[in-house]
Amino acid sequence: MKFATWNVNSLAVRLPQLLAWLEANPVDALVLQETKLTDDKFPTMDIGAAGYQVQWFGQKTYNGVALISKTPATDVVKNITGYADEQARLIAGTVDGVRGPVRVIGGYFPNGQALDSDKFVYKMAWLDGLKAWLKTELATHEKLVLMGDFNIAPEDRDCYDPAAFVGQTHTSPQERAHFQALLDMGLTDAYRLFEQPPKSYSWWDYRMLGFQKNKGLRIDHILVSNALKGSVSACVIDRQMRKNPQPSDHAPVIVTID
DNA sequence: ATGACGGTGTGGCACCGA
Repeated sequence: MKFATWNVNSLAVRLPQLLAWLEANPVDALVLQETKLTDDKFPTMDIGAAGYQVQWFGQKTYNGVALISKTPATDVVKNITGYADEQARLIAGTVDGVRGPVRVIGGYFPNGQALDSDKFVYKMAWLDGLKAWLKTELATHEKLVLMGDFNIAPEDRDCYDPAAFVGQTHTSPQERAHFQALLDMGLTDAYRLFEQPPKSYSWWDYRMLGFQKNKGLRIDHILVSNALKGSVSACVIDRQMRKNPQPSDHAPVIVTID
């Protein structure tokens, strides 16, 4: 089985790349973030023609998520149950896996902007809400993958210049404590199950030749539950996608589970 | 130090992202 996550930074712009990527990477499920489309504009037909099922949940201009899958997703949830949110940031569904159903959750975690901003307060509240809801999800779904743009670099090695980020978002102790809390609930960062190239990132700033200089962050993650952990055989970041003309600023992350 | 790049909107620049 393969599961993947990709922040497309506008699906309207990235649709051709998405379809080409799906053709080259036949995944069981892919979650998208930052579709930036209202639901009426979602390209359902194109994705269906590519042989995939899709669930989507968007809004105007910002945010927006989708769950693309080989088998139809069931028990679909949009946003965090129990956490009232005006922003479209999460979608979950159950898909067929090789050894039974797998719960797939895709999230576009809040950015936070600055540690002293209202947006950071929102980020912390959203993470609290996620944690509370995830407790019941884990209790009812043994095999679960939590994927998405977490907007958190869990360790210093996930940031191109940790010293420069002190006092900023994405690397703060508060955000990292939330990431650790997810691990403590019985989830594992699939990427770190394997030896990986040093300075591995999943996002690079469009500005100042961020990608060319490999000034990036590893903020897109795939966490797997204990029931899946032992079957994970690979986890990679598809850096090639960042080399495309008109790339997203994020690269897809893919996990393989036997 | 600053702003830089890319996307969206009902625009002629402002905003947001990370």
